[in-house]
Amino acid sequence: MMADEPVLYARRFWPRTAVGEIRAQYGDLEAGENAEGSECRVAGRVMSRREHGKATFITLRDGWDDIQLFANVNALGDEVYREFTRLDIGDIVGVDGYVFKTRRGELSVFVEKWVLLSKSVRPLPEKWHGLQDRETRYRQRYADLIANPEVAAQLKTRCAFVSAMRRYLEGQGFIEVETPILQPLHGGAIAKPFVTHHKALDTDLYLRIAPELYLKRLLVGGFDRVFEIGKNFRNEGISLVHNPEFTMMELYWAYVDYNEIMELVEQMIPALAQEVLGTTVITVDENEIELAAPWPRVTIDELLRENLDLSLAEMRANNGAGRRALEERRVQTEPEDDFAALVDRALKHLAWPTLVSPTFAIDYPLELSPLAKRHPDDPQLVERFQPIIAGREIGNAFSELNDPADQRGRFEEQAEKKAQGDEEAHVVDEDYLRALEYGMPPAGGLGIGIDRLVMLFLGVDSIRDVILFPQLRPEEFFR
RNA sequence: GCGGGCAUAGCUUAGCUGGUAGAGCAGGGGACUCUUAAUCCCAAGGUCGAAGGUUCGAAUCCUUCUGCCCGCACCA
Repeated sequence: MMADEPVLYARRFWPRTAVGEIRAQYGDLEAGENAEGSECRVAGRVMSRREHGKATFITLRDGWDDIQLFANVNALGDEVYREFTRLDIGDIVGVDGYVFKTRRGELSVFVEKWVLLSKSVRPLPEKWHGLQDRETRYRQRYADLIANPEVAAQLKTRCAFVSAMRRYLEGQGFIEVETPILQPLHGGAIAKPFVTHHKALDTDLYLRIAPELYLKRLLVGGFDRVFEIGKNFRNEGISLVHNPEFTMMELYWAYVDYNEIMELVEQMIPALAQEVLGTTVITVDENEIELAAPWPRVTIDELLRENLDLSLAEMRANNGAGRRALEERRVQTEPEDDFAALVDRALKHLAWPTLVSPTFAIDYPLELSPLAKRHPDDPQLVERFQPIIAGREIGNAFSELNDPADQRGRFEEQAEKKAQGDEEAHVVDEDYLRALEYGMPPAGGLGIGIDRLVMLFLGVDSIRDVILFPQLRPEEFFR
């Protein structure tokens, strides 16, 4: 390299002072005042530049904190000052200087020395309107994060939320584990899986649709409070509320049933809101919603009676009556809908919209829940609940089925459905049954869709706004 | 998967019933030593998403394709 060739990409600039610290330390400086002993080095991205001949202002962004740089020809000399004015918006620079406040009261760093740390050779989106184009925002999230600080703030809140949940659960004695994402059978949920192939084993593997069956194997193995926060993968449509990979928290707690899980949920959710948002009141669709416990419990049977004028037993006994009741309320049904599908439609389209404040919908029909324990009062029901907030399901939980014979029967019913062409039905997992045969302690389990809960907390409509890199069709140059 | 909408410069956009594209910011040159959407002057930047078609003439009308957005279906 030639000796006088400018360095466009430097190696290090350390130690440095975070702009946040400078703001905290010198925020209350008087306008026009220089801070004594405030020699510092700051670094960040040039966001804007205001040049006034022999003096220049630059807005520097260090992470998510902005600070103004002031440079003039007196301090730097003609040559160095001239180079400084040639900085482009987007460049990353390091500065040595001291802190002062301008006559207009803007906290600033007076530039005594500066160095280019990284050259930006591609123009940044416009400063005033930011980056608006949705496609560019999602495809080039890096540019979105620079141009739209409020987007960065939202995504950061998501990170804070996950972190808070992890700490909360650890505080309750739960151990975080990691279970296979590549699974030889896809279980724990009803969904279409992604399939891949392992060359050395010469076998197809599925990306997990849920970690459930592995976590319950851990219950058998003696982990009596476990959780996992991780990605699930479902090969289904993409929408405002669906991304092919999404983040779930699942936990399993031995020696309790769904009652204790409900208590955990109604305590944890407001606690997380308090920590991350600073309040237990969220605003969704212009409704103010108080998250604090207690949350009312209402049975599926009651919900159907209220919204469909049919009991669960009546719907089970008479498919046609359920179908008619739905159609009368302008809920579309499909000819192949069985009892389970009709109940599901009634809940989604009629019952949930009435549940704005947090509510536990409890006691589901057996047919919807092949992994849940039967209800002691009614063998046609299972001890299952879903927490509903603002009409949205934010999780799913039940007393875990630990009777291997019952579980085998339920798997076989699912296998029957599969044989009849239902490609999403559950498969028989012989290893899981073997684990249950060793004896699984009674336990409650819970799954919470992190993305959707964060959407609720932030009051955003699109799942893409809470996922750093949402799935899109690949760009030309990838295909 | 089906239906509707959108696609103009790096970014944000104007362009009406068809007459051959205009601006702001960014970038280039110049002036200016406390500005903060700095200001002022100058110059440059567009195969109007792609391919066909209609027309003397298409950013504009039609067809197909691609991508995104929004509904619906499936699902969390």
